Amino acid sequence: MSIVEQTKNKIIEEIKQAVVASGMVESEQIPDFVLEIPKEKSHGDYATNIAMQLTRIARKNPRQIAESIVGHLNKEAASVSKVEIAGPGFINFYMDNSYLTGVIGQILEAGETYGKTNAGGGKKVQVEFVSANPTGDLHLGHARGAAFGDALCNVLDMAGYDVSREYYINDAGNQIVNLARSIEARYFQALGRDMEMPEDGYFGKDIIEFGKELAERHGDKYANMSPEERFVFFRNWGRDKELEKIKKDLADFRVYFDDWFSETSLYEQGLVEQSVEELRKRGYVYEQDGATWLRSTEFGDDKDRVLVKQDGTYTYLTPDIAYHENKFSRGFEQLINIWGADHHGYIPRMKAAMQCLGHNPEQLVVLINQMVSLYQGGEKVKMSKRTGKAVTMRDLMEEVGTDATRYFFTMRSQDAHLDFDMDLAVSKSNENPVFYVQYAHARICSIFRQAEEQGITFQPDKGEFIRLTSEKEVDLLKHLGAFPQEIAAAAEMLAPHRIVRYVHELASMLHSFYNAERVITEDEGLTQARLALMKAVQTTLANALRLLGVSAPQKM
RNA sequence: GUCCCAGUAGCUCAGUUGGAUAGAGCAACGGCCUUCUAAGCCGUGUGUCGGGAGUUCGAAUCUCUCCUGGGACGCCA
Repeated sequence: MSIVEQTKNKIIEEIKQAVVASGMVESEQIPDFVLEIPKEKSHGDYATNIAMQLTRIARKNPRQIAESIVGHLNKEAASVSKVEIAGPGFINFYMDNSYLTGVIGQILEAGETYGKTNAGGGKKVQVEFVSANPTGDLHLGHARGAAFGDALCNVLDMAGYDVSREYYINDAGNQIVNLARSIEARYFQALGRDMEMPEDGYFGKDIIEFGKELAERHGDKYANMSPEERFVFFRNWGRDKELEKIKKDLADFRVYFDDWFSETSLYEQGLVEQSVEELRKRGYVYEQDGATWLRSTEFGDDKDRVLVKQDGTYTYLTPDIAYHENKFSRGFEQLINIWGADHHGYIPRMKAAMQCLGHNPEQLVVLINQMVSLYQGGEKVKMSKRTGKAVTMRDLMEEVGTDATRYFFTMRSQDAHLDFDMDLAVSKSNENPVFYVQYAHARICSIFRQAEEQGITFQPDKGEFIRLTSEKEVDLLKHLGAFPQEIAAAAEMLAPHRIVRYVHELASMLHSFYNAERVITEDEGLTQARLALMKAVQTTLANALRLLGVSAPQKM
């Protein structure tokens, strides 16, 4: 446990004892209250609202209650130097901040692992994200999902959850048939023969390239095959080709998966059929109009859903039920799916299906990534699936860079629409927030280079840390100490964008300190103490950026 | 028509699960480099928190209702 957390817990403990000692309520009756760091510095280092929370039980006005609590508070035990009552009844605590320097030692010792907690208690969580059909390039929406999902996994991992990252490959449905037909058409076109693209075909430029590639390498070899044989070849070749490209794109985006789960494998193991049978056994399946239905309305869905169509094939839902059942069978306690906004209507039926199979619907959390609008030159960039004119994730990485793209996508809460300003992201100027944070890291690296040039060896001495008492130094120490709890909160709230805010604030404090004080001075002890502080900030910046998938450059 | 998400400064967005005078970046203006990187710092101001009603010591946050924008409502995936 971090020193900051220990100190905070101690204050909470002392408050509770003071409340009981004041004789207002028994310890079991103490209501929920918060001990928070006030926004306003003039409100102390910590503040609590307990007096207001007690008004109803104690039947006194909050200021009187606060007086009574303060009168019974053991200040020494809570390492509090001063207490004030303010506003409607807040109790403000002013701390003896010397304990804060302890965080430096903790950070230097922990290094890359600073920020790690066991808040998640090793809970087995699976996060499924991206899961784009292997039928074309990853686009903007996928990039957002990838950046958000990966950052979320990193945060969960750091907060002590046992995280597994998974990509579901939809390689069994109609879309893969359309892929084969599209490649076939492009191949014949590349050979100079007429063939129309299928109605639901994929019009991306990548498919055109595939056609050319096959025509150049193998000439009319496939044109001479039987249509059936040709279809199978194009289907498998196209799927592998698309997957390879997706994996490459994601790797370049610094996103990796523990498992790539194939839809086809569900069929091969008979799991789809098995799930339908299980649902039938549980009494949630019926036949009507020549189709097989799931009684999903039983669990809050708008209408019942078809599992097996009139033509005997499955709907998209059916293998997906089998897939989720399979996830549970692998022992995951919590499933998190990250879906695009266009799939949100699908959530109730999936949850209903899970309940039909006897699962608690709360074990499945679906996070929706809202739409991304791209702006360039002040205008919204138009996308068209039909013509294949869409900005791909690859385009973004090449034009904007991985660091800026990932930072921008993680910067915002994922359930809000995002306007992505390409001109801003691409600009190498102070308008660009990602540089601001990276620059803080590079600046510290530069200080250490400078120290080395001057023949100073970094030898942190804990005895000197008490000299870090300036306002900027205390700000930094407090913020550094809050990092582990910040990660735990981000994990709990499934909100990695909180880390972006945290790291931006830390960078801001560093820049502010940098302009106010000098690290390398004639005073050896102070120099060492400040170098140690800088090392702690550098480590924390790097750890936070790593969670976001953004690099921490040595130089800029 | 039903459901989901959103509506906060000129723009893009935060808002620590109901707290004190609602914040940040960008944009605007004025200062700061013979000293560790000026991609930086310091200062200046801007709000009917979409409207209305309610809940209470206290509401951007919770409830209801209405308005606006986006999305979803297939035996497509």
